[in-house]
Amino acid sequence: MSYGQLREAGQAIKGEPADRDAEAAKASVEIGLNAAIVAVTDNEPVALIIRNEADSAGATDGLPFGPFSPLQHRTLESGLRAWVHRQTGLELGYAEQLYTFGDRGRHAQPDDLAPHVVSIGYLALTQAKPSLDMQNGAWRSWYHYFPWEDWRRGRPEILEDTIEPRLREWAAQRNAPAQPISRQERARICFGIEGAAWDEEKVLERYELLYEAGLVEEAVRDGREASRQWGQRPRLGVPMQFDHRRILATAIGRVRAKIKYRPVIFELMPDDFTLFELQRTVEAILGPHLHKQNVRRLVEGAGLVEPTGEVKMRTGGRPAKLYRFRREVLLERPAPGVRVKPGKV
Amino acid sequence: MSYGQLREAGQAIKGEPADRDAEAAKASVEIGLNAAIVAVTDNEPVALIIRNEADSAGATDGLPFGPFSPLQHRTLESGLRAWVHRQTGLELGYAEQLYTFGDRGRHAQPDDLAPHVVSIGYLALTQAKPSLDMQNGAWRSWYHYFPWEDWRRGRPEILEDTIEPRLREWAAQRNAPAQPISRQERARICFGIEGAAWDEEKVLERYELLYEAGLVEEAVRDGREASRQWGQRPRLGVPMQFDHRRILATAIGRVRAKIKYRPVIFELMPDDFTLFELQRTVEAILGPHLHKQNVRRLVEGAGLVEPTGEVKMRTGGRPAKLYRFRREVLLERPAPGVRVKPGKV
DNA sequence: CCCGTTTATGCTCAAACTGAGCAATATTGG
DNA sequence: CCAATATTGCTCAGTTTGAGCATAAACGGG
Repeated sequence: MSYGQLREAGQAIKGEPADRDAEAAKASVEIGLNAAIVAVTDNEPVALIIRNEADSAGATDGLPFGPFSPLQHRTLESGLRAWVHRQTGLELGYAEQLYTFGDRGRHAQPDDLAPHVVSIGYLALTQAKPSLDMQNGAWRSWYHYFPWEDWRRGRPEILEDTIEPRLREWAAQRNAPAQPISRQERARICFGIEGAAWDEEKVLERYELLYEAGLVEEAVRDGREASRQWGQRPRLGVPMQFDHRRILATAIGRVRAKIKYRPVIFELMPDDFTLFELQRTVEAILGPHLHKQNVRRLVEGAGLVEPTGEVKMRTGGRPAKLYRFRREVLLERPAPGVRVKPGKV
Repeated sequence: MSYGQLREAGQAIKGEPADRDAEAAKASVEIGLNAAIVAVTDNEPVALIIRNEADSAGATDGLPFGPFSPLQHRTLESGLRAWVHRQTGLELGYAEQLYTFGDRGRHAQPDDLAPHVVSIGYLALTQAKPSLDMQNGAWRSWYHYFPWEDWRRGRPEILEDTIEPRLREWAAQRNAPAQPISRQERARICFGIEGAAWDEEKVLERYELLYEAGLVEEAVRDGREASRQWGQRPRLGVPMQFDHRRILATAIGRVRAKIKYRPVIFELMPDDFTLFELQRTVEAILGPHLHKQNVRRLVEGAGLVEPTGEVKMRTGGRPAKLYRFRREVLLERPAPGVRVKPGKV
């Protein structure tokens, strides 16, 4: 029994003619594969960005992407790897699927006859090889696109200066009482206002709230109603083409969550590293500073690393032992990760 | 700038003709929306199953599903809800996206000209309303499809009796040394053989290993090479149509992981419940028995529930206080969940 | 060559959390 | 009224966590 037959069978249940839906199902759907490729260079978390100069409104940043062609690519992931390689010259290592976005009107389309695009977002982790020939690709700090996510030097000022007052206005506007949870409450939870805790993993929730409030350029571009009510054009963070900033937000949230329970942080590290370098990498991703001695205890205690026997001189102080990732942990523990929590310097 | 234009621009980078790929991209792709709808009745975790009698090889079980029609459905999720409602009469409450499966050859297709189907799997949680008019849908225990996942009465015998010996044979076969990790090691980690810990969340990994080893019927049906080497046709668990068992496996793994850090367990509970009923529901999902007094301490201590003031009589012993879910926790804590760990009875 | 500075590394300790068991309480069914 | 059965409250040792103090090993300037 084929898929098509079964589809019609499913419709026949309700006794409706199968034709209408069969027709609708044939409406053209394209699948876009998008890669958020993340690395850390000089304690800066970066993503691989494609600059599209040809845009009429000036250059637009975007992620490497391309359509999925089932005839060419055996799997979604192999299709993604092919596109990334073609556009950036990069051979991906670790990659995982993030989310599939399919909302209509999410990114502007000239007309409804254009093929509807469903975007499958992927997260890839790699070491930033700065010497790489990347055509029009470049590594760019992800805090460029999400300045409010950068807590490495304490609470970012943009929150108090811009985001909080704007969100207060938005919450005060027409607070639809039908909503299960008020605009104000949502803003409080997402952005840690009024004593609520800042959850570094809620990157997507924060971006989507700003989108909904019309405070990011993509909302204006997509013609959201909310955004028309603002006199001044908002520009929180650098915008990206299509729904790429949304995908990048998903990627950041996922990395931040995942390093806590899977040893993916080592995908971002060179083979040999000092424990402090490891800590700085984690801090670059998560934001807050960690307690150095406890990081050491946790990482060593969990058997995640082993000393290489070498030391790194010229650290500015006592030489630091070099370590390498113990791949065997994957065979020993069900969910090893860098279970670190923020603490005093 | 439209998607199509940009696609061609991307290809132009390498100076290749855009036509070939543009053609390939037009190869028909259909998006299937699949719902793993989970509930717990009488301490049995169940999924909503559609029986397809019309199949030539006898009845086949499947999940509710249908194609995504962008012209009819504003979002993927609304499309899913529409299909589920049509096929089962059920109005979904909580739903979240699981994963998008797109492998070619994953489910049998008559020929390569048939549209390639990309399946987007969703997880939905609900209370099982047994009185529901569900046409040809029915609630069925998920352990029916995954007997090796049922640890409620200790380690299931099927592991020792069938799975372990079969996997040993498979591992011994031709152990491609090129693999980054040996078949034996993979089997050990996935199935907790030789003292390795059983990780209840690795449901998908286990199913995929059995598929790869040709030990589930879907592997035979899809014409996997590995499975042809077995004289006897394996039948571990009840098979499902297409890649639905894979989606259900993903769903089970996700629920098991998620109840530990998000209060989704309450989607499965009635409004009022006793703490022991809550515990039994968690146990039904996770498998192992929990320490009753500690569950109480954790759940109450985390502020997840509040007493209604009522009690439930006829428990077989002392009456039990009734509780309700405190929705406010969502506003208070970043990641509340039932952080329970297995323990002695 | 010595000494202050800087970073790495080792160790301690109180507070909080966990796993597990004991005990008392409140119904139900004889 | 008693035995059986659950619920509920409490204790306690072992472990984990957050945080600080102390020592070790390099570097650079005088």
